[in-house]
Amino acid sequence: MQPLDHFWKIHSISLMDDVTQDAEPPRDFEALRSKILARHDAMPKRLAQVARHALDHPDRMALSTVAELAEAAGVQPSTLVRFAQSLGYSGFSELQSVFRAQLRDRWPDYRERLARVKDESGAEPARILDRFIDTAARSVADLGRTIIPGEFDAASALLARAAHVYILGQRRAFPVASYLAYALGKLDFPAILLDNIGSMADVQAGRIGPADTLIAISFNPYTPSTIDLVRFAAGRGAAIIAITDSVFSPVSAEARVRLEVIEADLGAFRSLSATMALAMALAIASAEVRDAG
Amino acid sequence: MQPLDHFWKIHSISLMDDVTQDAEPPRDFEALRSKILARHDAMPKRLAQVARHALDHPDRMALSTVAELAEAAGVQPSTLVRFAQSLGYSGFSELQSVFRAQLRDRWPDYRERLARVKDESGAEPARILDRFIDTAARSVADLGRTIIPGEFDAASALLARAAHVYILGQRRAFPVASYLAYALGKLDFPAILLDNIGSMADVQAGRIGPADTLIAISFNPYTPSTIDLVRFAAGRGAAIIAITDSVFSPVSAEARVRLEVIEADLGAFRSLSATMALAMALAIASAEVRDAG
DNA sequence: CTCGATTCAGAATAAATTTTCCACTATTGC
DNA sequence: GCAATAGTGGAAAATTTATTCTGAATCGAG
Repeated sequence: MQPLDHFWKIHSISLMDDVTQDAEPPRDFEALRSKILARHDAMPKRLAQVARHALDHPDRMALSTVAELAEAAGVQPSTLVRFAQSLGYSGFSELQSVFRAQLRDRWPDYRERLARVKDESGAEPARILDRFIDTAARSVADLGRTIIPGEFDAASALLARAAHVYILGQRRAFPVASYLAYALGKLDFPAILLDNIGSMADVQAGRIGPADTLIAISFNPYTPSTIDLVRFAAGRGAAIIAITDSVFSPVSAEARVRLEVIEADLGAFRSLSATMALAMALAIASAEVRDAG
Repeated sequence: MQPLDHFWKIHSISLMDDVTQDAEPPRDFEALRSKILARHDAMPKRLAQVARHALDHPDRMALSTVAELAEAAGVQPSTLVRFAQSLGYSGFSELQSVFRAQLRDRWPDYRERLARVKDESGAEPARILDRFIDTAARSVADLGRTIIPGEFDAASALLARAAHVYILGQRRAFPVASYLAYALGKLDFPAILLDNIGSMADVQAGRIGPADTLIAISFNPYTPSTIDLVRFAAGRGAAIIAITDSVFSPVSAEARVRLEVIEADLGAFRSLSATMALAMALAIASAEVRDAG
């Protein structure tokens, strides 16, 4: 009976103190939003003013200081603090963290789906899966922001008119390389996978030339032999398309076109989901460019 | 002549003071990004470290405090300030405001992109990328529904106690297999990739036995040699974990555990994003199970 | 109207974050 | 190999920012 009793006690206090105190402030944005909406009409004038401003400009709520927001909303700084406290937070900062989390994590359509996935999480290993799904989905969605359309177009054009397409990726990047080799081969591109079997990558790439394009996939920590081979290819006049996780990759320096993929990481591990999506898109876009022109 | 004169003056000051002072720090993100990139190589070690972290995690730069970022980048708080000043800003706060503005403004652009995905189906390369992002993200999110938690748990348990883990995947499934081999190897599992080099998969799997587990990845159209090898392993008493796109896969019949991945397809092509996410989650979940028990 | 309670603005205080400073270390040019 | 110079880490100082507090204003009930 303890918990229930506790609940009712809190509830009655909450009614007595009107909207001044609350036991459990919302931790996610949607809950916060509905709570503000529900209370808005019962709020004192200035607090209502803040409430309105908060929902109208969530970005500013996440990024601005109390003073700036107070000015923008036409109230005193202290009003912001009281607003936060009236929702049950300890202060403005705690409220703001909810807006910030929202700004970091928001992405369209999939939010609801993922929330549902989260709720249903049961046993231990399955929870790990859920977290990976979450991370991978975010990485994929982020692709749209990190890839510069012009660069992607340029990469497709380079591939479409290449005499040969050489593909290089070692260790963690190898799965991507092998997939590209498969997809490009299927699409009838002259694709050559530099798999370094028998340490013969240099031999495999021996005849690379100015009419050719090399797709180099490389992630931190960068494999030295990948960098060497990229320099070799660049020296022979081949165009380089770099797929990396950072613009500071040594491979980027030599590249004609740079495609940066930021995979969200979970602990020490990074998925390849976003990179695979990019690889596939690149293969098909190149085929379309080639067949159109 | 005024502007040119001005330029040279700035330039000479800049050379004299090395990278310590600048007249006009970038006010928009793109300019800042290129400036950091251009200077990165000439920067002192710690500043370069900060530069890298800044471009690799722009969101954190926008939302975190100096202390948090310093910790994440592995430097002292003061280094962040010096970094900002070396770019011409008065301090860190001024630099951060550029990152914040970027975070605020990127949103409409993204929404526009997705809207474009939905109605248009043109062949422009960047548009193809958008559609793939959409498709891949959906596939990944769907994983949470198609994978049965119990099966995933069972797979983790099988891997955790396997004497050897054999991994088999050909053609389109090969990238997944090679990634699993990499990840499991890194996690200190006794992983053996049956890559079928020189058509020697049967030799590679020759010593498989009842204490071993075989992960078989297979998609329609199923590669006959994969099916043969799975039957061989099953005959020798090995446990089979099947990762497939359909429960009717011939590989499923022999399997102890079945993990079904339904990749949303775009035209005739299917991405591997969801499968890669599953592979990674499986590897790490298995490691957790092993280390817990 | 007037009492009582609630809400508010602004100053005062407290907390946090940023910035500066300086001794020490590494690097570079001679 | 040795100065001179530049870079670094750590902690103290300064600044910014959030929070609390108090008296005044407003509102509503009787």
